[in-house]
Amino acid sequence: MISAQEQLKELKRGTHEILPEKDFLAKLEKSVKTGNPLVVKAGFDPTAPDIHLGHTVLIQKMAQFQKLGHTVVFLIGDFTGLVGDPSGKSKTRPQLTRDEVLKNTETYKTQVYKILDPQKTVIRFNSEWLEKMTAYDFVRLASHANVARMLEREDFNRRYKEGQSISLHEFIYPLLQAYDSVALKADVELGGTDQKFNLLMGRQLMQDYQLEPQVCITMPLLEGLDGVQKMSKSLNNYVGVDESPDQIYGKLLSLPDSMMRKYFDLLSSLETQDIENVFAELKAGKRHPKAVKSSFAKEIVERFHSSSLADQAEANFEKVFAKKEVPDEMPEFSQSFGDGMIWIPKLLQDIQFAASTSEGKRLLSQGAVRLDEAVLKEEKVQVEKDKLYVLQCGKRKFARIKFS
RNA sequence: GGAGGGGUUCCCGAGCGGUCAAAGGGAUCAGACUGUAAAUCUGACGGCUCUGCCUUCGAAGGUUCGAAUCCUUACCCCUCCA
Repeated sequence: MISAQEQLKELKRGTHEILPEKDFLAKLEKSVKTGNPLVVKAGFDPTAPDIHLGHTVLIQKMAQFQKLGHTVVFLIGDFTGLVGDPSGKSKTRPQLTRDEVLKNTETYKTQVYKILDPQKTVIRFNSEWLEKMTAYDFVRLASHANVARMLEREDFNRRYKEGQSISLHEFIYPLLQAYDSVALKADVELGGTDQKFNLLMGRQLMQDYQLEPQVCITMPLLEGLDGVQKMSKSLNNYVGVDESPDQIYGKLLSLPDSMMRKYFDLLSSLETQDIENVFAELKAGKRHPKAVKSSFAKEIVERFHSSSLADQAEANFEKVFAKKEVPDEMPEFSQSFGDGMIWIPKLLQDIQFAASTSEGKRLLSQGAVRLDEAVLKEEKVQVEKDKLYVLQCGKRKFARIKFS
């Protein structure tokens, strides 16, 4: 087993805060000395499991712990999911039904095993212990928290001052999450920066329960492909783990150079030293930024698909964008032949390359549309029956079209 | 309770009776350049088989030949005073 100092260096990479760092080092030292792994807990709220790379930052950190031999507990907040985490929300969250929670849980499991080692991952549900609590247990638990402290929390505070409602169950949420740490005797809890309050609550509650308090590690939010706003589906700057190899590869290659280091730190499985070497070489001009980005993109594609598909994605990319050739695979459409005169704007709209025929006309006039590699300028085109055409719109939209 | 300011196309924001599908910026899209990076330049940016027509300027009514612009009614936001 590697030394506590080395582990700390590795685990510290990309973190936002370690609270408190010296306790963390002490725990690592103890673990090295006794040979007992640390219990590392991360809770997941089974709300909407549309997982993108931003969500995997945390999971990646868990994988790091796992690699170092620690025990990772993937805690599914099935019970707390019924309650709804108030963190960062200005409105009361809707509560999920039991069925929704279970369904989302399954989605989670299939996704995270692409990153975590299933053999070494402990999956737990907090309903295991929370559901067994009696009213008596619960009131006792509640006596460990007080309203003034809850109101110190910024989001509650703001809502309170603004006279917006705060439901009692939202007050209870952090307490339940904290109790999870007690139940698991967690050594470390991981969470996003917005989880800081909840994590610290766990620390405090563990002390009340005569346990060695957990160390809280927060991970920063990952900015999306625009490099500015946080990654989210609604801003359309995300890379979904379910996306095709070509999409993942292409999207990651369009990442601004300035974001490369952060993406490496938060998402790469390489060791810290290796990452530092890569960037040192980059700085010295020994490596081309595109090559570095490409190797990163391949690593991610490999993680969610396979290494052969990663190579293929790279090859496709080079073919289409560097050599400006047509890709091997593209969606196929068949259209009605009619009298053989095709009105292109309508065609573009039909296959969703343009939102409207007006937009289609604009694209046409800007020279964005190609049919069999020749730029189209005319709105109406004569086509042959049953022949396969390649229609290109802009740099990245391709389709094979047959008129019959 | 009192005094003001405001709701404009994805976002910010100008327009304050005709020349307004509505300045400018951002975002976006397309073209050039390139490493589908950044920066830069150019163009487009409501819909419609389109020299025209239709729908849009928070909502509903009204005045007018003509309204995003004027009037009325509620509605919603913000700032200041109590």
